[in-house]
This record gives sequence, structure tokens and C-alpha cells, in this order.
Amino acid sequence: MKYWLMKSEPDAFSVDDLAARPKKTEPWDGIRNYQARNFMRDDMKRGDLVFFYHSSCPQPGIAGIMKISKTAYPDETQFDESSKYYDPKATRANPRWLNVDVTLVKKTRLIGIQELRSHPQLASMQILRRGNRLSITPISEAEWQFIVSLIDA
DNA sequence: GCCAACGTTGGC
DNA sequence: GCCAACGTTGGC
Repeated sequence: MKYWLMKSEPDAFSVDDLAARPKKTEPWDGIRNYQARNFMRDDMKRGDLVFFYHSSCPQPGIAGIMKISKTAYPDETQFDESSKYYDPKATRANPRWLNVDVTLVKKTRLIGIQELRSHPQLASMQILRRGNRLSITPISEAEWQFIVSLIDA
């Protein structure tokens, strides 16, 4: 079992949006970065735990905990010409992009990026590195446990 | 709105 | 296969 952090702009899709979905479950679609796709394809398993991170917003930070409820399968939006995620080079026979399904475990208090930065135990988190743009990053077990302890504090 | 970082594209 | 140009991300 692994731990992850996945970013979303809350204007587009927030933790409250996920909470409102049937079964609190949604495909995590629209990933158009190969490294992030490969994490989903190669490393994510059912039951893996994920921090839901709000980015590009007034209060960036961790806002919830999710779990992976379905492993990677082709992202429908790549075939949809009306979608902003449409990819003309993708075909059903040869899909380029994948998504997993995520299910909300719980909303958390917002752990802001400033709070995350204030803890030396978290200094090596990829999300805190300058210029980090990767929307899916692995989290170590120690980092996971530490952040969970912050949530409960 | 600024700007640093970095992935992608395309000409050669 | 190199690398400059360009586009996007995301914190501030």
C-alpha cells in the first residue's frame, strides 16, 4: 500500500465536489502529464491513500483524504471533442491517457502550504519544492503519518 | 499580474 | 537528437 498527493484546482473540482458525488467517487480525469500518468498506470493500487490538495487558489493546501477505488483505465475525456482534455492523437484502440477512480474518505481541516512548510519533517515533500508542477506525487509513510497527526492535532 | 520552473513542440 | 521557443503551472 502506497501514499500519494493529488492536486486539483478547487474552482474546477474541490473536495466538496467529491463529497457530493454518488458514493463520493469520481474518475480523476484530465491528467495530461506522462509522469503522473505512469504513477497511475504502474504504481497505484486499490486501497492506496491520497491527500486531496487544493492548488492555484486563495488557500492552497491539503483539504481531504481519499482512497484509490479503481485502478487505471482509459480517460474518457481524451475521446470527447467537446472536452478541454480532448486529444486528437488518442484512439480507443490506442488510448494515451488514463485515470483512476478516487473515493473520499473524509474532509479534513485545511492544512495550508505554509503550515506544511513550517515542519522540517516535511521538507523533502515534492509539493513544497520550488517550481513543482507535478499533479500526482508519492508521499512517504513517515510523511503520511506526520500529516495525519497534524490533521488530528 | 508576475515570474520561475519545467514539459512539450518542432525546425534543423 | 539538440535546443530554442512556447505554453502551462502555481505560489506569491
